[in-house]
Amino acid sequence: MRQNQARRAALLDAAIDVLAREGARGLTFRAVDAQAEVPGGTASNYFANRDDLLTQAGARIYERLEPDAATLARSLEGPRDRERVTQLMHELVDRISTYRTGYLALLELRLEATRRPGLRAVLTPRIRADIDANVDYHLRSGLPGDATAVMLLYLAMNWLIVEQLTLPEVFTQEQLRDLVERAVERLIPESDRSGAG
Amino acid sequence: MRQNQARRAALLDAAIDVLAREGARGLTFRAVDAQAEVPGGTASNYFANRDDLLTQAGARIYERLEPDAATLARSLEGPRDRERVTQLMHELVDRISTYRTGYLALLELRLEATRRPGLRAVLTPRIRADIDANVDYHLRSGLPGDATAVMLLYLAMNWLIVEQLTLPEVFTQEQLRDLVERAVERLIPESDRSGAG
DNA sequence: AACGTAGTACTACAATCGGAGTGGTGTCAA
DNA sequence: TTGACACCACTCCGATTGTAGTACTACGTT
Repeated sequence: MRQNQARRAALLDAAIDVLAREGARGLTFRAVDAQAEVPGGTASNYFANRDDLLTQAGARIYERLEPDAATLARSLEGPRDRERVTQLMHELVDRISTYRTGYLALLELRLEATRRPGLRAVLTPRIRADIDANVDYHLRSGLPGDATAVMLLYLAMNWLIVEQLTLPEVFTQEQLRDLVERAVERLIPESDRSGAG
Repeated sequence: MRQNQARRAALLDAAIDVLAREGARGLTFRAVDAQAEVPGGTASNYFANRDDLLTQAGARIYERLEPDAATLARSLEGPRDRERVTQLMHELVDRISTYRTGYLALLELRLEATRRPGLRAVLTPRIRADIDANVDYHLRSGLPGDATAVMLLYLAMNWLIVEQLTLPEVFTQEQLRDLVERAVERLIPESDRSGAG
């Protein structure tokens, strides 16, 4: 078992790309080798088996999605009104095209988690922490909308993303933007005069 | 190419089960044969190739999900108030456990559609028609809530279902019910005194 | 400066496995 | 008798895995 951490990370990044492109079942050692452009057999030397690879990839995805938290920090800079929420939601949805492989890989992993308890055990706390962080962040930032509103926005935006990722022709770009705006319109109060600090 | 339609349908049903259990990539002729409990090689005789099988399975899923439309017809029987909407949403979410394989197979197909234009072409109009039917149905039934509200409910409920199907431990049953109720609470007006008729 | 060692990159190989497709035979019904 | 189909068995093929063996690099020692 090789110990080169940089190479291991590169292999995991390659694995995430493979996941998005080929699906969970297409994630083979060889495919990872090819994607990472390393000699065949390398992935075999770094991961004990497929389960090991899947699980580590599941953990790795979040390491790469967390930098969005830095972007999220920027969200504090603007005003704290409903329009700002709309803008943030637009940015979230737009981010799909940038991180497309990440989102798709995560979906693949979710489905694979159906069959792999070990993977499920890794993903469940991560997702829950992500949700909690989102809600906490929103509330503490002073943006309008309570925890319930944030949760419902989270649900709606997530499916919107799935729809866009998997069957982009179901909604036009206009419908997409419209749905985002109406979601905020309906779920977030016009301004937060009561709880703002 | 065999013509026995009953057997073909049985093979497609088996294919849907395989999809849910093994994922899109695990859908092989042999696996379908095994699931359908027919001799090996049978599926080969009924479908030209994997693409053919996938596409037909994608179409077949909707044949089996449509009977829900019959169930949906029953939804007209109750009162036309917000509480009724809540009840219908609960029923929708509860239906997951009954049709689990169907929902999972559909998710797998969505991801596979990412890679197969032919499958995408089959799924896109189906999904769109399904959404439109839902909205139309809701509006014509006289239940409270406009098209936007129905759409947003649709988005939120769909992701709730994904969450429950793939990582059931993220939300407890109570949280799940709570989210359904709050979604209706926030998105559907308390009663529809204006547009009913 | 020469040497030894450890860890790793790389190559190549051998074995395995799963799956696809097809030809042949028996059966049933028209 | 003929045609379609169920069933069975067999062969060919490609992909994948795991590993053995070799070369390289860095580092520490003398």
